[in-house]
Amino acid sequence: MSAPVPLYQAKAEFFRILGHPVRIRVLELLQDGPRPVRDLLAEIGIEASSLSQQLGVLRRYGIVVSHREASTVVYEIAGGDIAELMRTARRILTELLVGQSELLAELREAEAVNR
Amino acid sequence: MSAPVPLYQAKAEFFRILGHPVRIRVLELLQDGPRPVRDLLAEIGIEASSLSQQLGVLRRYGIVVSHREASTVVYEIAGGDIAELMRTARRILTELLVGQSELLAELREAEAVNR
DNA sequence: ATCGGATTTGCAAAGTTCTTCAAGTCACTA
DNA sequence: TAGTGACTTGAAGAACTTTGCAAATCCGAT
Repeated sequence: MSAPVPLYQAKAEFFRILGHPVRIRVLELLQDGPRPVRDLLAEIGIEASSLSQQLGVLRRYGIVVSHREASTVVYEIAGGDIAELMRTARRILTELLVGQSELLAELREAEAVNR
Repeated sequence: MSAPVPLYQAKAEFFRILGHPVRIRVLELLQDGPRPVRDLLAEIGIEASSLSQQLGVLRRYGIVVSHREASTVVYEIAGGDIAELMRTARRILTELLVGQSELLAELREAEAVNR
């Protein structure tokens, strides 16, 4: 058996993979079900090869899977666990960031007053 | 007002910050309450300056806050929202990774059979 | 004042990740 | 079977991050 990867390292890796704007957008688009690359490309609006590179990253880490359907390739989130994780992460993060931006707004006001 | 950072970008950034083994460990240690740097250092076992750099990253992004207490510096997770987020992320991620390692184990067996 | 422990900062070297361009594959159709 | 559209892959350079050393800072004790 290979040395077990420490859990904290696996977690860090997972977060790191999520930590890229294109990858996050892809995952959010796949949230609602499988989508052909063509769609993702249209929504995200970057070079095909860049998107493909990022899809490759998600694929290699087992976060999404793809299959060919005639001449197009369709991606979807791999396994139910991951979909669940993504939903929760999304919810929490959205709350968090809304909270933070309120905080930031307050800070900005405070600053303005002190100027 | 400055241009609003798109939400997906803020999310990506947040995940990216979490995506480092030392930073994850720090956050998990702070889960149970404030801790002096000395403690973190002892638990994590890396160079003081490396730890300090990573604490700096967490600090700059407002994920932790620190204050001096006599000659030691104490860190803690900033704000209730972040603590909650961390707990949930932790729970989900742990489940996910356990699931994944089971999956990996199955894949390894399947491979062994096909050799 | 000076020292010593605790922590942070500045900085260069090493390592990693991103982006792009060019070339490659695959499946469909003419 | 040559051509085309839809993707993927390889590779190189740019951009970014991490690491560790040395110097700086801060505080309490001498």
